[in-house]
Amino acid sequence: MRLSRSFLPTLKENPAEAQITSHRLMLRAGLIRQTAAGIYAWLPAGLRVLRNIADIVREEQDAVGAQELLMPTLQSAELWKRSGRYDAYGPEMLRIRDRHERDMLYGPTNEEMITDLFGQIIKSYKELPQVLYHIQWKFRDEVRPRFGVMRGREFYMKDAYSFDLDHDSSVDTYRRMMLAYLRTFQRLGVRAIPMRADTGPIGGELSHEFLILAPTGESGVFFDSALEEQDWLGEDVDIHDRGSLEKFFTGMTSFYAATDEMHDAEAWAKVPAERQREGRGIEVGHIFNFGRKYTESMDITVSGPDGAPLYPEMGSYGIGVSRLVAAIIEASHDEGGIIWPETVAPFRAVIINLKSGDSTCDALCEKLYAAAPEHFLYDDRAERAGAKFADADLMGHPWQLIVGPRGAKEGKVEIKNRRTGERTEATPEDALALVMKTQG
RNA sequence: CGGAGUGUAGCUCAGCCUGGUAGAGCACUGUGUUCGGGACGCAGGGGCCGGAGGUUCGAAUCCUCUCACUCCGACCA
Repeated sequence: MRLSRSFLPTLKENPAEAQITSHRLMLRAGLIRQTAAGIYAWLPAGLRVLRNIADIVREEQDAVGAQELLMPTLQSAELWKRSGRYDAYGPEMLRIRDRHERDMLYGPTNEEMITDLFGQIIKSYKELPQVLYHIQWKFRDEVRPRFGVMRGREFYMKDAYSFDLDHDSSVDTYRRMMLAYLRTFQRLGVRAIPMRADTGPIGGELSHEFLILAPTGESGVFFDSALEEQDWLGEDVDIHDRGSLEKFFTGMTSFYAATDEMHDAEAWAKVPAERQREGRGIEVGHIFNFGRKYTESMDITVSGPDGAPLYPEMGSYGIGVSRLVAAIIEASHDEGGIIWPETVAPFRAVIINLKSGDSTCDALCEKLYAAAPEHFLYDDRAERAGAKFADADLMGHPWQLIVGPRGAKEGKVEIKNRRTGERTEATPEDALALVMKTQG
């Protein structure tokens, strides 16, 4: 994309309403604009990030056998009356009435709908297990939305729902999903630490939440640093083998990790002091195994081997995709702006033309840009160098390909790494090769 | 939902107390000089001062109501 033609409004000053870093940077880097309290429009660069995150989430869900579908944002109140949650949910649920005076709602979650769909379609134990997910906008009418998309009212979320024949099988599913989550966050370029969670009103015995470390996090966290060092992508787990899943899971959960409300000082003391990590975390994912709560309340069964009806065992698994955009920024920025992990960055690199109008510079930039226009942002504006550098740092492109009159004369490009600040000179070919090859 | 604030140019804000021709910086347009980390000059464009009522000869300014947004608390992916 050519910056001179783009809908990418960077701001030099901090908008007054933004308090936390990620909110400020998202507004300043032209990723979002607020349209109502807790509701945001995603501008082109922000949308690219949102999609990049969703794509990685999708790939890792697919990799553990989950099937994607898409359920609507608007739901009938009837469904929720069947589960009893229509009355239980409270004012966080946005209730709407259509022209026929039917009670509708903008979905805050989809357990009822997926369970109903499942019941309509799946009739036999032979068809289990099923893991279904979608990535969709949801709405919770928070009393006090704040911190930009970190705690907006409308948010984009992946939620998966699993149906298993028995408890043991549902635990396998839970563990597979745990692995998928660890791999997802690793690919996103952040470390999300899984912590035993209070199962709360959803109930059930197995629940973990995933927190990204950031000083602005809402929860205090305590964990063993070994959890930061694991390579989950390289971990060899046979997801179809119960023993292999169990080995992975017990290995992973052997490391201490807890939020402040679940903290156990005695267990904590057993973690070697040099591996004790304390900080704050932002919740970006949550997985639950909650058994037959919905299948029983909504009376959804499948036929068992003996023909008798059985209530499947369920789990649900959420990732806050839009929240992740903000959480990644909280975890990865400096005074100059955002530092995008390469896998989620809106553009792989920015090409900075330090002297637009100079034929040598223009030609070299055009040549670089033509190599992969869909991955590059080309700063072809008639701005001064300082403004271009500042915007490039603000927007956080992993690489900056800097083309100035000095280097261009010799056919050289300067490459700056946004994260390290390191600069090197290279031929255009080498620069392109470097930028195009590095990705997670 | 309790408490506290703020609404004036695209953004950051002054002006309001003490009523009298709507301002600054940045951004934008034109132009010239500049040109490797957010330059400078000159000339411009841009506002129903959130909205509605009221007081007054006269309201951005005072009063009432209303809407929106923000912050603190309780709540939360």
